[in-house]
Amino acid sequence: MKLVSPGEAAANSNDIPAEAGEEFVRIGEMAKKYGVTLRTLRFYEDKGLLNPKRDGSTRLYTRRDKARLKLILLGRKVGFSLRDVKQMMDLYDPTGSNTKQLRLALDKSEKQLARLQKQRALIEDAINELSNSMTVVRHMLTERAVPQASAAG
Amino acid sequence: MKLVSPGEAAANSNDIPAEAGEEFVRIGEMAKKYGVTLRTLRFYEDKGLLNPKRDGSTRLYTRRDKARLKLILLGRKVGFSLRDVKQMMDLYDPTGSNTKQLRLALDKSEKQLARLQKQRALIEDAINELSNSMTVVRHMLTERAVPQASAAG
DNA sequence: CGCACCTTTTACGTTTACGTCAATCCTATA
DNA sequence: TATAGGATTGACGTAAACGTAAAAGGTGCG
Repeated sequence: MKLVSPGEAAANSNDIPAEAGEEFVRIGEMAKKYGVTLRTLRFYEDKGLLNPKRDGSTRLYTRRDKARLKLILLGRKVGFSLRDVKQMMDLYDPTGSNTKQLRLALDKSEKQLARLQKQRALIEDAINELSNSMTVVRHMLTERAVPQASAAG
Repeated sequence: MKLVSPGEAAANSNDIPAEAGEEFVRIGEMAKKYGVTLRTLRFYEDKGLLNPKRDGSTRLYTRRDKARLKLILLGRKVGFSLRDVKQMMDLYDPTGSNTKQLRLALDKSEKQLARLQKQRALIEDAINELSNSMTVVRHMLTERAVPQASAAG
């Protein structure tokens, strides 16, 4: 099963990348490098977000994959779904101006920004309501003599 | 199947509750009144959060159920899980001071408040990152001449 | 009487992003 | 060669809160 063997130099994880030519990393190293699990990397691949090369059956990630993973993680961080991320990535064309991609990204971003702001408002609402409730409960706890308050039965 | 028939007065939904004695409402009215679906009410019952009386197989909700539902909805609004809500409600004892219940509620509330604040921070982070990205993308769109930026392949 | 409307129970489906085995395989190292 | 450490695919599990469909029973009204 070993017809091709690129980057044979780096055998185990903690080898010094040292020189250039350290093009490929395996899944374990990739995972550590970006703080994700192996499962996650395979999952992203399954969803068409990553496309590492193979040495037989072993996945080999290049810096292209790293760039993509970075984008995925950024996308996740700002709240995009993986589907959104994929949709945007799929539009990437190395030979063009990527105007369509950028427009789509901007469009989705605007919507996502709106969602985030709405969420923030909801959370602030919740914080306020919860704080109020806590105040009430604290009073109920200190002034022991509240037969019928707003508590349930 | 109709041995008991309390509150016979209000047959269909939009009847005027009018006088007192309108103790029981059926699921449809209850749902409209609180803006939830029938499914939700049954689901809450299934989870032990509600316990309407029955006329045969028909659910009859009293103001006790309404009070509980209000609490459930408040709990959900501030981000508690139904399990949390149930746990707190289960501690209610109409004959006691409910100190334990109140303490538990306060304890959970503090933790939830912390979670909410953390969430808010995350969201604000996301908003900032997203805003930055949008600025970048906008620049890329206006200055048509960016061969290799941080886009993926 | 028949239709429209409400209600019931049962139970599988949905969504998202992985977690957690399980069974195998390959490889470097002592 | 035995053993430990990675890696592979496959597939079910999880969490939350219902949605939705199916099949059927009860009820008032015209």
